Amino acid sequence: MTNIIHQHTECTVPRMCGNCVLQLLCHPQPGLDAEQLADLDKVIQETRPVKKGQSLFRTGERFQSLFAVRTGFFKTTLANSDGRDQVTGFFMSGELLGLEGIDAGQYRSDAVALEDSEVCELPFANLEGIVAEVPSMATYFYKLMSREIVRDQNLMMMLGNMRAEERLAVFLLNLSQRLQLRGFSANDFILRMSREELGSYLGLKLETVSRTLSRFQQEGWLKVEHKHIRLLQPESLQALVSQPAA
Amino acid sequence: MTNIIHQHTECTVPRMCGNCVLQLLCHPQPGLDAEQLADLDKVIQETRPVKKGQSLFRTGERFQSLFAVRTGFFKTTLANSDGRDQVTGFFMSGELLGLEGIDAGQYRSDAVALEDSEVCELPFANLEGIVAEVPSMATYFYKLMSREIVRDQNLMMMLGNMRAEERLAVFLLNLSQRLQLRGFSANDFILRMSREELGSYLGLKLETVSRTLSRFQQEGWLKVEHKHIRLLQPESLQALVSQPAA
DNA sequence: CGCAACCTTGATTCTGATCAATAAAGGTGG
DNA sequence: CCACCTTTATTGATCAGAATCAAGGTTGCG
Repeated sequence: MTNIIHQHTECTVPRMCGNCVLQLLCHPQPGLDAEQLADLDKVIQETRPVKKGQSLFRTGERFQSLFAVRTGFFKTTLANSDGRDQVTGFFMSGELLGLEGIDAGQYRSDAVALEDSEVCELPFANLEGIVAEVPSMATYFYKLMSREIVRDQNLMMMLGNMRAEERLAVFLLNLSQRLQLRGFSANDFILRMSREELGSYLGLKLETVSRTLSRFQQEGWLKVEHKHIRLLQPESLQALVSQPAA
Repeated sequence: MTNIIHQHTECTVPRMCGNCVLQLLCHPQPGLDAEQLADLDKVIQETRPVKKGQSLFRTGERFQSLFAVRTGFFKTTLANSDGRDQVTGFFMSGELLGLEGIDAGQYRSDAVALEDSEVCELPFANLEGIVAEVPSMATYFYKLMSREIVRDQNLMMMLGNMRAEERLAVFLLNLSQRLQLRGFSANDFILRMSREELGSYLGLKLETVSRTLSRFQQEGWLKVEHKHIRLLQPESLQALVSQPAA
């Protein structure tokens, strides 16, 4: 990956940045004066590669930066006192990692790459500088954080109220939509996580995930070939979700 | 409640503000100059009473303000597409409501008072003004929002991994601690919510909540008299939580 | 090629949900 | 203040969904 692609002075926005939540920082909109632009230019550091299986940060490490996924796929996991841990999210291109670290000044979860990936690093200290120069940026970040809160609360709803089939359907449809937004096929994709990781995220055991996928396949709603999923009747999955406890 | 109590120029901080997350706004610390103080003074609007059962905001209403609970007790509930809804949080004095509304400009949950309450209103537009004057305030708010993310993720862990007994134990210990921080008894308190609301929050049915409380009582760990709870052996509850799936 | 990790499927168990009945509490209006 | 009614809580019996235990198969990596 050459530097050219990430130079902020380029007029065009690189393709993988099209969905990035930090786009406004990396590729500022017209309307800012030269001085402000110069400040923005300093916000994002060099991009950084993360190999599959490596962690971007770990619980307890000092919080210094937020990270936007540039390419690849990550999971975050939260460990509790007795050693159990849970996947709290899957993150793909353009999504932001590390927000939980701001409060305590330490990351509160582990972020692990599920395939070879690249991230853009946003040192948090730079953000404070930017906000002093361009106060509207503060609101931009409040919105990003608010969106993460909404995401988490929807997940709580899923974990608290839904049955295994519904959880999996919600997950597949959500993943499908996010892939589509990034220009990938909505109905034909590769799961980047294991059944166990997926189960952990959904509050299910891996056997239940496997069985439920098989059941969906039997219904003819999708085709499972290991990690390769093809949605044949996404509307049937949608119906499952919308129905009041079928 | 007279205005005197809330005047920002008072040297002493009112008692119920002692734990408030907005304390820094209402009762600024030394080190700010006169102009900055004047700005802060405009941030918090008049306090506002909310009667038991009334809602502070509802899903879909235009987001304009954050609210800090001044006195009383609130729940927030999230409704999903098929009509089921879930309690996403309980909020007591000093805690902040409405953060999920920032992103979309609409509240995404309902906030309902579970007893006669008072809130301090923080119009979000004022916050943007403050940040322009005192940039360090932006970080202060990032931390508040980050704390909410951490809270939600811990809840996800509970909903995804814990058994009914553990969930209830975690809840009781957490409530106990928050009450103690506010100067109330840690081991003798009144539940403000019904068994159903508590169950919804914990991802359980009301019968399960009732049964589990009865079981705790049989063990001698606590005493239940309707909504009046006395913790007799909080350490036993703690042990239940810390143990790897007893 | 061989081993380890991952996935599928079956049998059984267990936790919590559901259905049901009763009791107790709290609010309302006379 | 009391009687009534509605809401809320407790407890029991049964059921269902997912966990657990177990075995066998597949993949892919070293």
